[in-house]
Amino acid sequence: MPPRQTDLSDAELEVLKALWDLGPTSVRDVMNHLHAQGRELAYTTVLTFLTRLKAKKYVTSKKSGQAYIYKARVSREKVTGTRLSSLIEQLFDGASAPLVLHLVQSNKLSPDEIGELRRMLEDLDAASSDVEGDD
Amino acid sequence: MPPRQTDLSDAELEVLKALWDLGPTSVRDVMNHLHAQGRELAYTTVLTFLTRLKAKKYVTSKKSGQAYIYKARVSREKVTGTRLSSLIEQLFDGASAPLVLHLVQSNKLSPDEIGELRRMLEDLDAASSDVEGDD
DNA sequence: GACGAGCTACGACGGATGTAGTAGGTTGTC
DNA sequence: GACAACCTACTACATCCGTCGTAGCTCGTC
Repeated sequence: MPPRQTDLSDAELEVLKALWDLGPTSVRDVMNHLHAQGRELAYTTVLTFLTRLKAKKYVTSKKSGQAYIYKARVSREKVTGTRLSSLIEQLFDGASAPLVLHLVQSNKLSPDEIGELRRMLEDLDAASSDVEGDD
Repeated sequence: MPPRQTDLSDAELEVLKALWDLGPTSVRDVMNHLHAQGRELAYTTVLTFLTRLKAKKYVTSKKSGQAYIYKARVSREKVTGTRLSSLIEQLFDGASAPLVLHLVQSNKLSPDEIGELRRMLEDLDAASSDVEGDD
């Protein structure tokens, strides 16, 4: 089977992120936003990505005066989740836990973050009132 | 700047994973392993990937009889870490915590995994004997 | 109503990727 | 010593990706 062409490429994701940051906006604004982040892309390059994103159904556009206003059609969370799942699939054959373990063990989390994580887990535990007795 | 060409592509990663699973081995064995996983690639395709992996310094090879034996030069952990970091950079601008939160909140972790995670965190806490009193 | 500033559409181009075929060398076997 | 089996090297090729350039339309301004 031919390679997938509905996936977001890295550059496309960058542009989509700009759209998430800015909300519905024009090519020029997206470009400026990117420039502000040190990403120097030509106007037409940004246009190309936006066009491809539209073709891939990640954004919609509607004409407003002379120019088009582009709007993200997918949420940051959705895309994040999808990408994450792909990576987990690819790296850990679908199991999330090893990833978290990896993160925790590689000291990528600060003490504060660890604290927050623990609190979150406690909440989860409380919410589901789950018992574990396999000690 | 031109796109990076030292990066692992998805297909290359698959082959590398086979090498991690099998240890140093031949093209044919890698192919068979892939086939066993339902990944039907032609012998020469596998060869191509192995060759590219060699060019990118991810594997080494040495002749053994008529054929070459390929061996991973990079550890699974290393590659995993790198890929993960890229994703975190890309999705969360470098912060790991949101990723974990995302994982936990999106119910991608089973109760068992949550339990394990909590245990791990307790161990961490015990190890550093950290205190938190900002309740 | 001609000019310039913007904007979009479309084509382009080199490099990466996924996938494989073919040519040609090596070698065990009859 | 010819043949089949197997191996590698090289080439190929369509598509994707990152990046733009150019052409042509539109609209405000003098």
